[in-house]
Amino acid sequence: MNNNELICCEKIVDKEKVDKARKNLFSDTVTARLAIFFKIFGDSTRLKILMALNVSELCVCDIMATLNMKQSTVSQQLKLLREVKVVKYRQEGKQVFYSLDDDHIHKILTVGIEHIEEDKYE
Amino acid sequence: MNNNELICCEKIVDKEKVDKARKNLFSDTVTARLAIFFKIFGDSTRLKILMALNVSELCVCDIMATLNMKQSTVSQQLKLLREVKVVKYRQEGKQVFYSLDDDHIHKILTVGIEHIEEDKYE
DNA sequence: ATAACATATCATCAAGTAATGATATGAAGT
DNA sequence: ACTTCATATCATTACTTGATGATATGTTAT
Repeated sequence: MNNNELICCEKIVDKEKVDKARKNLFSDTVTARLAIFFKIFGDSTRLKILMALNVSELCVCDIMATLNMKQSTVSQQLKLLREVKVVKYRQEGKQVFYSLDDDHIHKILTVGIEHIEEDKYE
Repeated sequence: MNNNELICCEKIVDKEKVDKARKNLFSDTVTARLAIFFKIFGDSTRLKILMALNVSELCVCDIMATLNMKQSTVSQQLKLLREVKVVKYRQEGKQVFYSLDDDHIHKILTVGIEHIEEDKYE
């Protein structure tokens, strides 16, 4: 698990660059957490839920209605979204209202859109 | 595939919110492309490659050395990174040098880091 | 032409994950 | 207490994907 140790495989072309690149890596733990975080945005269903919540807080039932999805599907994905703290929720009687947890989510979506819009012409 | 048509399942709690949320959704096509784009960041191996390239352009061999990974693994992931235009490359003799395609990647990584650093205390 | 090398692609397999129906939990009304 | 309703969780299944060894492509040097 020590990724600062240089156990190399083949010939290195530019040792200096390799050393610098190695120093710039995050630890395996941080990298793994980042991957888990980003993975959340890598699914259409979850993206749609986030886009819906980007407008306003919604209860599970209204998320289902907005996206025309089954209850268990929505709940499953909300669970994942909760786990990485991308959404928060509050209970009000029988209903549970979900909303985006912070504005990083908005930022991330924006950067993603910018990126894919650049090759609109294709 | 028409996600603007309201085919609903159960009772809607707040019709106005649901309508607004529906209008804010992207098309299925855009959503799918976004998901494909973000999925790229949802894997530790690819994240490490991107972190390495964040420092400087590297040839495949030096990426292998930096991350201590097999050649086919690196090449496979580079292929995916190319497909979503997150990296670009240039050939120089036998070597192929990869680099980040634009600064959205840097921005995205930064936002991700900010997000996970917020709950460092856990 | 051929040998050596860097990289890409392919095929396989194991592991992960999304959708879904069924079931469980827990709140509000009767 | 019982019913209804909203949401959560569980188990199953089908699909996706990452790692890997083997092979192919293409470049340079001999």
